Amino acid sequence: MNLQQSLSNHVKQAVFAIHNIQINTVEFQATRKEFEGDITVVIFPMLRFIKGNPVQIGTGIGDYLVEHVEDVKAFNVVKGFLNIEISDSYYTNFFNDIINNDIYGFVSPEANAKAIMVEYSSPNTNKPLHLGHVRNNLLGYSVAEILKASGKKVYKTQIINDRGIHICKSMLAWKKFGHGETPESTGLKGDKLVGNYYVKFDQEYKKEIQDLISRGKTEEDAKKQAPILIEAQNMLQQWEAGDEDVVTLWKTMNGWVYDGFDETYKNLGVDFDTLYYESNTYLLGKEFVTEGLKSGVFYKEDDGSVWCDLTEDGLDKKIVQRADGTAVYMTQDIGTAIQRIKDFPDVDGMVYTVGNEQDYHFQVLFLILKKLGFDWAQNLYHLSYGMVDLPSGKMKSREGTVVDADDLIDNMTRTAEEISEELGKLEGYSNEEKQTLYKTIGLGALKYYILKVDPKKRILFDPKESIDFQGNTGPFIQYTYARIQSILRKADFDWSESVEVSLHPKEKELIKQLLLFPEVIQNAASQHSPALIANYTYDLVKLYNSFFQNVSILGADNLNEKTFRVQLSNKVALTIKNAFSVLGIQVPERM
RNA sequence: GGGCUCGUAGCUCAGCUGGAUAGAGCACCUCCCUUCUAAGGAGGCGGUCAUAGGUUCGAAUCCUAUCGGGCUCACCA
Repeated sequence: MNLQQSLSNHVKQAVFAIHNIQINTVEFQATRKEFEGDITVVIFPMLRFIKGNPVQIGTGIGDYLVEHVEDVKAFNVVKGFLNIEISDSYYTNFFNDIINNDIYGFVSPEANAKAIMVEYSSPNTNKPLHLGHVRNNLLGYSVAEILKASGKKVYKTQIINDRGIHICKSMLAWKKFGHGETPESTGLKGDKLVGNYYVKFDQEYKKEIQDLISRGKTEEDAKKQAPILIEAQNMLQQWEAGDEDVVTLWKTMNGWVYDGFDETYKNLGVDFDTLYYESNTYLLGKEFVTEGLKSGVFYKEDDGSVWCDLTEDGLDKKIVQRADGTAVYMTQDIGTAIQRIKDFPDVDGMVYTVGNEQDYHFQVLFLILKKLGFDWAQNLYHLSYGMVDLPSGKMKSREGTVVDADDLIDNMTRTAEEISEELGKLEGYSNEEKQTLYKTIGLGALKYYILKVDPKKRILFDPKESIDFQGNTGPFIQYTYARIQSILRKADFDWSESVEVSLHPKEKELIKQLLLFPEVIQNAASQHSPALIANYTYDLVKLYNSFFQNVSILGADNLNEKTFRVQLSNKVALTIKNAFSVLGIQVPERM
């Protein structure tokens, strides 16, 4: 039982003993630092049950607590706030309890626990990953790791949009203009090569439109009649009909793209347990459309298209299958969801990491799945995130204002190198060690910058500011970790034994912060928010730095103090490491 | 127009289920490196929490309206 629960019971007992009244909840908060004390009981809510002056009530409860609870050392009452002072021994005992628990704050999953599937990334196979995908990947990966740390079993997955007209466009352009180029022959990453042909298609398409317009067509007609577009549409039909040549080319070019993506994922440090392809799941979706028609969840229009009427739920009508019988986006997502549960029977919930422009889509999808009667449909969560803006404005792929993921990673690494070189702290390092470190720092900066912001908010990504190594940044936290490692290397005495000390105020603050870690993990998991962990870690680091600067660690007055301070430093470092591991950020031993 | 969402310091962001005098970092100004990594620390400046009402002992937080930004209302994915 933690301190707050125990105090809560005692406060209830106190109220009962003094006023003969039962209360069921007690409100606590951390005492603000301008007041004496550690934990504050708010008296105001009790006034509904107890008539009287809040100060008197608070004083009564305080007296009772001091007398009956060992850990309560003293108290004071300010207005309606009862500030309780907790004895040092409570904190030192707590600290000694967790000192050998390297994963303090993490919960291991139970053997037969239900699993959650976390979907993220989900790219199209016609162009390389960009900054928007980076936010998606970092969020999805981190939320998956946070859920694991909170005691859930997790499967990471993505849905690959390998089907449709977009990939045919790249294929066609490659066929017409590619002269048989391959990633090997050009030295380009596969996704980049294919992406180039997607751009090439668009250029040719625009040319043809202009051409048609100059020959007297309206713009609307020209867009529909451009020969290259018609050719692409034919190709899509051939693909759906299983034409051997088209399917072979499709497989080859998708293969290039997957190789390219894998490289980016590896650099970004994200991974997947299982993959899904739209080309495999849309048929299952169609089966369930038929199913839903039978059960009356869907209905058929005169033209043969199938719809779901959600007007009673305050939404619109939504199409789930075209008049010609082909699948739409919604059909595929229905199929994919059902397929996943078939493949992984222990899954009873899913998290979809997809941008907020699809909020409505997921609202509808979840509702339809509920209507189809799946019980796991109660546990679906759309991890919706805001767009990534640049100082120059919105990212637009057609205008070339996107930030490419690989370029971004390279840039961050190089900037980390420049700054480190300038500071010149890395003497005696091999080149290889330096390169690894630059990447750790550069990626740490990028990841932290993106993850510290509440997912649902838009981010203004300023490349200059993101690589700032001061203040609330990844490198600042990494630096603190590295500095602690340096202390541990120099502490060449036995600091594994627990010791008795009286706490320095800075030490007490640090222990209080450490005490919060398990709660932060749980909150982050239930709110699907890495930002909570990022900001917690920053607070911890700030407290430590203040401690570091104001309290001598290795030069402490006696061995007990020295030992305790080294232990505390070690625990702070471990907590930083654990917190960063769920954010997917690495931590350097030296920097 | 309907729906959803965001609006907190000059800038980038915290502020958990309503609680005490709204917090950090950047930028600007003062100090602190013969002492464990100065990528640091101590302090100062900076706010009508978009606006107006309401709910209550108490509101940045909840409700309503208004203003402003974004997204969405496709037989695209």
